[in-house]
Amino acid sequence: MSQVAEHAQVGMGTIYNYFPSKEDLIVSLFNEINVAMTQHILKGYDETQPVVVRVLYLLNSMVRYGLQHPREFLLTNQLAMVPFIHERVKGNVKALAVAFDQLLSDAQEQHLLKAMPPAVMWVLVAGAMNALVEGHMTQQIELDQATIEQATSACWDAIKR
Amino acid sequence: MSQVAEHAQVGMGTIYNYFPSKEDLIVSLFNEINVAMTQHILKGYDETQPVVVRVLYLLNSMVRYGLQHPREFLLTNQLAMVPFIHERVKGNVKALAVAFDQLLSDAQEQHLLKAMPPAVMWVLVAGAMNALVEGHMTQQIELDQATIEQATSACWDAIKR
Amino acid sequence: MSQVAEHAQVGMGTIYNYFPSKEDLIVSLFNEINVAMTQHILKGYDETQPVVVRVLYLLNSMVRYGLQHPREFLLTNQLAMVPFIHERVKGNVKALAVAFDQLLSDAQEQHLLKAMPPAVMWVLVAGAMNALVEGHMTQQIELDQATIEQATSACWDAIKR
Amino acid sequence: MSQVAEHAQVGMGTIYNYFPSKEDLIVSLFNEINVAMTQHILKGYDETQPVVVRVLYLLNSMVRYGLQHPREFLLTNQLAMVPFIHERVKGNVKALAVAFDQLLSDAQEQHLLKAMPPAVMWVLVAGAMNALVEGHMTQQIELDQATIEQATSACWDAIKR
DNA sequence: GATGAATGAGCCTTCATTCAT
DNA sequence: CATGAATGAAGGCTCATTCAT
Repeated sequence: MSQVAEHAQVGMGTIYNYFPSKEDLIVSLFNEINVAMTQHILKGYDETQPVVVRVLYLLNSMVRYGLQHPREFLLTNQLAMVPFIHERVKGNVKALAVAFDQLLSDAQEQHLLKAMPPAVMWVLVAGAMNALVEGHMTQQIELDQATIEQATSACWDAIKR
Repeated sequence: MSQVAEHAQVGMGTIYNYFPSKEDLIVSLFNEINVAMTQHILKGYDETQPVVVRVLYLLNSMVRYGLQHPREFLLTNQLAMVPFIHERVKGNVKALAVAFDQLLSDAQEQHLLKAMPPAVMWVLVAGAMNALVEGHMTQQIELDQATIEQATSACWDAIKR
Repeated sequence: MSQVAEHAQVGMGTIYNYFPSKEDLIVSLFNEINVAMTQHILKGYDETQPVVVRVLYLLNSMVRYGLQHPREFLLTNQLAMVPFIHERVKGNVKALAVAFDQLLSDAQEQHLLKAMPPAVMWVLVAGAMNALVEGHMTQQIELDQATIEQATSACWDAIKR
Repeated sequence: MSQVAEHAQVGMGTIYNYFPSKEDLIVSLFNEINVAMTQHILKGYDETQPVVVRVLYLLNSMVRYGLQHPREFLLTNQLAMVPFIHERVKGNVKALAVAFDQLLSDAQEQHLLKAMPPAVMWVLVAGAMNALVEGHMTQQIELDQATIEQATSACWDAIKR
């Protein structure tokens, strides 16, 4: 906390005027990052486009966000696995998941997708995209634009009928 | 460490007769779990089977391991993102990744897969499977046998030509 | 450290706001005592007096300091033999030794002293004076004013031509 | 204690068959070294020689012991200042001091020495000799044979009438 | 509302001592 | 008698939190 205060050019006690505890600070940070990430990913998203285009666009956006904001990306991914985050975040960060669910549900009604719960499809492709970025960060794989497009395309193949 | 000692019904100092430090204890635990996990997943794996069967078998095994050993699954996933683990584990836990890479390379030579680096394909499907189990644990999705098979099958669709 | 904090009527952590580590605390204490001791011993020292008077004055002062500040005396003597003190104190505590060396060098030029390195003479008389105080503290000898004067006079006989 | 056992090629518990505690071990070691040191110093000591010769002989022996057995020398000097040693050593290590006291008392009866308590004289010269060796060990002074003889001679001047 | 020195529970680690074999 | 794995009190140090200014 002292390092946070120092970085913020603020007295230690001031933090506690805005956040009751370190945990609350972290939860707020987590939410803030998720909101920003969602906005970033949905920017330029055109609902009038065909389903394929929209899915590929979102997946691409997710990867690009991870590459452009590595700190935020790693932080949210790590925090997402910490128990007290689950208990306190409720449903306000799932905006992206909800948007995707909606998109997938629509697509499914048009018989473009497999007969799988949309939530499962979202989990699969989101997990694949996250792993892609992590693999790049830990130097396990090279991630150029061509590879990204191959990967997102593969994800589409995974869920398309 | 005191909680570990208490849980092990052992004096605090006894731990230090077997592990030089807390970090060494954790690295050892991490390696032990990974060895056991790899053995569990490769059990019953038949290299004489067709590629599709083998891929689906491994993916299924991965998911089942996660479901049957939630604590180990969560622990390794969390530890895998901690810096000092990366620095000290080197390459001994990648047995599974290597096996998969080999399988995918073979399959690729038979023109069964997309023209994508095997490492990327591994990252994608492993990430998807991990996310599947995590989604189940965080109650985001229901994960019955049918869903698992749909998911693994979708992964195959993602990488197959 | 907890005992130090308790004695200082202060929380444990407070100490670490002023000293980075236990070792730093001890080095600081050592230096502080040495500065105070040097001031105490040099108080009233008159450089215009004849050499004999000055030498006897300093030796007397050293003994009196030891008798009046037994804790500080014992502590510095013990600490002076601890390795990490040597490595970190450098030359700032040798003010007294330097002053004495200067005095002895001057006296030597006047052919009042033996042809011995001043450093050796300083070591001899300082060692004798320290042993005198220690002998008193460990009850090996009685140390009244008469004995002190006999002892300092004997030291002068040791080094005078 | 484990290092002591290892160095002695003995099991840890074995030590406790011979010494009830670490403190007892140290006290025994202290006594043993002092006995050996006394023997070493008194070796070749000829009571039939004149007082001057005997005194100079003993002082020289003390210095040579320190130079030849630096570890033992430093250990006893350090231990001599630790409280629990004082309380437990009683009078058995003062053999050397007693011998010297006797010599000095004899000499005093012959009016060769100053009218000072023999114990005080012993403390002075022993302290000076110890400091001489310590000064050599801490590199404060150079200690060749000539310097040693100058120093012992100076000590004699300090106590002789 | 801002500050940051003070706080002390809790952490990892050591090591003299014990005791079952 | 010898052994050495087991023990746990004690040590130095950290850091989230408080509160007097």
